[in-house]
Amino acid sequence: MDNPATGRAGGRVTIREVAEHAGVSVAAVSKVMRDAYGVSADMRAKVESSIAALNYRPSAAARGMRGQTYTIGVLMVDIKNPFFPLLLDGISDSLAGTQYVPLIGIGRGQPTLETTIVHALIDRQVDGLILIGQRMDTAVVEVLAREVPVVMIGHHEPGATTFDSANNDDERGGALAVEYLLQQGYKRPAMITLGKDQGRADVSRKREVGFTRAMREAGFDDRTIRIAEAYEGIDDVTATVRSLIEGQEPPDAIFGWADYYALEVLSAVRSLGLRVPEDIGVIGYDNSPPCAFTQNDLTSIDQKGREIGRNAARLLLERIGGRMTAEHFIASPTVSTRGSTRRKTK
Amino acid sequence: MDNPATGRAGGRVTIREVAEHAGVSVAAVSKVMRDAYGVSADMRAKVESSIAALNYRPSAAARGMRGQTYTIGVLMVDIKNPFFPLLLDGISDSLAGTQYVPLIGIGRGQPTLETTIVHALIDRQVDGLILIGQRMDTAVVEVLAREVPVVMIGHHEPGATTFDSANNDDERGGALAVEYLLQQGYKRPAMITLGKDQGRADVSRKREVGFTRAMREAGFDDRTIRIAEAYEGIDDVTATVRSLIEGQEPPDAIFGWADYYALEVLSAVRSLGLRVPEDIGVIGYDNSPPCAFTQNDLTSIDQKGREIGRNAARLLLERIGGRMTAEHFIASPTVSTRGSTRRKTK
DNA sequence: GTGAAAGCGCTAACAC
DNA sequence: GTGTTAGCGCTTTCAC
Repeated sequence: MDNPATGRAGGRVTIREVAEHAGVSVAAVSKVMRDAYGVSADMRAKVESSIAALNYRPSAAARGMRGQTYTIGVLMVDIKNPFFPLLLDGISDSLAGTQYVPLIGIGRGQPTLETTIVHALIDRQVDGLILIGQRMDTAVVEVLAREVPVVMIGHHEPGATTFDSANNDDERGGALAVEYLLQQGYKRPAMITLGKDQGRADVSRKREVGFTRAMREAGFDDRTIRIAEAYEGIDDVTATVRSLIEGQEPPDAIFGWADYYALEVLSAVRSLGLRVPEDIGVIGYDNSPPCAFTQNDLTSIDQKGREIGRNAARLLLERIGGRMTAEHFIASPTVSTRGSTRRKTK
Repeated sequence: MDNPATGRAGGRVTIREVAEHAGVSVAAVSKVMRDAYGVSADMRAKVESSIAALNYRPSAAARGMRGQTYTIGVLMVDIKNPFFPLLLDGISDSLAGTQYVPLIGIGRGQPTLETTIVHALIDRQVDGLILIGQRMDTAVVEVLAREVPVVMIGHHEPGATTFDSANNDDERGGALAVEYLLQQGYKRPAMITLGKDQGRADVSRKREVGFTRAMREAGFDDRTIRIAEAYEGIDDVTATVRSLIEGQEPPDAIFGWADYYALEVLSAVRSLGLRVPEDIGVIGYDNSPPCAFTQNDLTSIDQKGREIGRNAARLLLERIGGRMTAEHFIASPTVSTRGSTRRKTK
């Protein structure tokens, strides 16, 4: 006897059983479930008490065939990057108190896996999709957005009309890093970014643009503006740092395009015997929790992850609710000052 | 015209359309999809080419109403702990090449949220559930396990017959930490663990038992065996470390029950002005990626996360395949030696 | 080996 | 305000 309330073996309680128990029609139960128009207080009370008595939970699969599943699909490129949990916190904040549950797929940095997951999510009839930092072509996303409401995080497309986005001002953030480093007395900042083969991570390009612009404004030129690519991704950061440090005119400060990379930079720099911040300054991007550890003490551009997540979910719910025009949320980055850029000798 | 292949607006390609295109019955298409018995090579070829031509993908929601959804639900207590991605890597390893996709829910350390997510996953007709580090009563899990195959990670229940589990030998791991610290010349190891109010994290208790046993065997007694609880969880580690260090007979080594906590211990200890490993040794548990950073350089008990994940998924697939007896996988922990316990002065 | 048809648990028209 | 009923897209008997 599987279900103590019904005595039925093997199956769950269905809407039909609830209707029988309450002495009403299945349509009435359905309406109560969905807060739909046209139920008397009396009926609502009866139905709700039957739902509670039978411990009824509607099948999302069945609901999905006609209406909504109350599921939000979230595609995260990567679960190891310590920034992403902040976004998820924000998304959860906005979803708390609603019927919606976020279900997450991890792309693990593999484009084919990302596609598989997005399809898997859509096949499961999610009501909306939040895409975090993935690297599909805009055209592909526009096709998706016709099937289901989409909000992108980590991808700037201010002209997009079929989907929304939530980001911070990455160009401004890149410039902020330069301004702050120079102000601290560093003379030759360099930047470490994603390799071009690692896909078109839109935000890293924006940060490069901001970095370059601010460097130019400070009097640097194409020869002295150094942007090194970690071709193989995160595993390649150490080698990239080494070639920078051991090369001609080594930098005295390094801007890592994301904390996840900047923490590797810290590690690489220290294993080369350099002192941070005296010999070399390091600044990251994201202001993720590990920055605050004493052993990292990493200055970082705060892109307001939680705020971005909150707004992404808000925009998605609005889309699901029927909004047809696009909205693009932009948070303002700030500098979170810590020890990794505190130069003693000016 | 939404779908270029069909010209139908607004909807997806259905099994009926594939059947018409291939000139066969819907039953035939269904059989091909599921590799079921009773299809000729000829028919299979026709159907498969129609599937490809129409770019057909079956609706998981509809499939779920009668058969399988080919979805594995994963409940993770927390996404911030850097150990969990290793488990996920292992799970993905085992699922690669199958039709199954893992969909993840994050409990964020909130028991009510965990329950909500497990229900949400079951309501969405997942074919199986992997529960990572959650803290439900065994009785509750046994009820779940009657509805759907369940594998638990981070919860020891060797006598459980209704669900499987995959773990490492946490008692052995706890003892290993002590043995290694003493061997390195440390004289007064202490342990930092979860507060009891933080729920019954089974693995932390096991590690305490191993720690205590090894300490006893080394001649310590109840007065000198120190296990401090971070009552409020991760945010409370710094305060706990401080009270340990500033108290009577401070320890000269600290064993953090998980890297996630041990990294906080490192931070706290250093912010108190102590040198690691000279003044105090620190050892963690999990051997998660951040241990390898030069600035952390954290010795850790390796519980073989990826191996655990791989086996958890393997066990789950076997259960889904029909195995009715329980299996409990146990990995053997080892010490990953790094700088945080390398004492110069013996 | 193949296909017709019932039905999974819901939602939404529509009739009352 | 309430109930009846036709599907949603599949899987699965069960005839043929």
